[in-house]
Amino acid sequence: MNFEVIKEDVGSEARLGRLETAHGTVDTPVFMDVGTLGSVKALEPRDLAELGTQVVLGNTYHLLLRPGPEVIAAAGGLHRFMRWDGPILTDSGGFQVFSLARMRKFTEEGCRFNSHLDGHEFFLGPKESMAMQRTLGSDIAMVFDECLPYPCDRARAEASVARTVRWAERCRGEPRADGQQVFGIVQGGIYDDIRRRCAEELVKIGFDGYAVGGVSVGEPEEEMYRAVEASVPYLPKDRPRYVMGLGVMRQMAECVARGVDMFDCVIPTRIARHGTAITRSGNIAIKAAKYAFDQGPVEEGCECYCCRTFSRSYVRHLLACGEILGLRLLTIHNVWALNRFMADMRAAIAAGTFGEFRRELPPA
RNA sequence: GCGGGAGUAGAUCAAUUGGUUAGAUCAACAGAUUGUGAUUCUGUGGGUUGCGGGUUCGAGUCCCGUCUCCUGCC
Repeated sequence: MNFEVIKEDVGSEARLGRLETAHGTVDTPVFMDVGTLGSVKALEPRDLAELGTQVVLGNTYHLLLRPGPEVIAAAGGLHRFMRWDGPILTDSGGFQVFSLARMRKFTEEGCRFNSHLDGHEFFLGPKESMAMQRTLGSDIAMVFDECLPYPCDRARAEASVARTVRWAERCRGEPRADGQQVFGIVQGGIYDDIRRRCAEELVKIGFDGYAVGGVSVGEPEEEMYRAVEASVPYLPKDRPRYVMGLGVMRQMAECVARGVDMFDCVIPTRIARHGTAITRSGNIAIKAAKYAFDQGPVEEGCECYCCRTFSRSYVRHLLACGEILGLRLLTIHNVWALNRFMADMRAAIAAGTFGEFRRELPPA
């Protein structure tokens, strides 16, 4: 078994878990940092270790376009290429084909699309995605799926999900790297019964873990929770569950309460580069004029390197000038803030106080 | 002292033979961002067109005076 549930919350579906991978053990619930191109933007592997990051994401689509499988293979896989010894999860490219590629054409075999970089034509399907993820050598590979837009009519959702399930089955049968796990992805848009059926079909195929995909694509927040509620209960309790693309504290806590164990999101690193700091009491735009003379840390009480060392005034100055150190310092803070948040959530579940933890979170 | 040139938003510059509410780009400020977009997107504020007169239905534009800066000459 790759996954062990250590403790279950009594007042919710939250659970404390431990996920074994070929590159180490992951404590769940966990937030995973997105490192699309083989780098968590602005951070080095040693930073990630210090910040408490457990898993780094890589991306099949992006790494296929650049630098390409040959370069990764020559390095001996993504771990060695980027010098990160910890667990790596690779996204299949399904979402990127949906969100980035131009001129895409779907067939039963996959998707032909043009690179968003230079228009060069590529083809990605279950076979190609798994081959690339094998080359990357990730600890966890995701199946190649089709991410539905929002809104999406029922007929299209049904047809798409049927194909996503067929693709999942093909992915399951493809060769993989040593010790590589494969996670299935539940789709179905906002249609509860389609999601349920998708989950059940995936469970029949049997995966090492299961993800809920196709959320936070523009639907209202309530719909997102409904999508999770329509998926998670039909997934095995002894397998890790992963909601893809979520990284807002309250949303993650709400999903944990619904039985989710893993998350990833570009939010903490992206908004850091745009000048916003994540704090327990909400996001703050450090670039704001009101912080120009503020000698306090980005977040009061935070123990990250940025907050221990620098003032809001200085970080604001760096961001205002476009100094890359500003991006880096805020990224350090935001990554730390989310890792700390998840650690606190795990501690709360362990202590049986998750209910209070959840209630004390700010509403927005 | 004399000649020439230039004064328009915080900055750099536009504005048809004089013609609607003087624009653009940076900067500033605010917001956005959910399986990645640092150098991105959206929005907002900002002007006694150096100052004072004059001509005209109408002046950033033409005329007179004046101030400042640049430049050349003595």
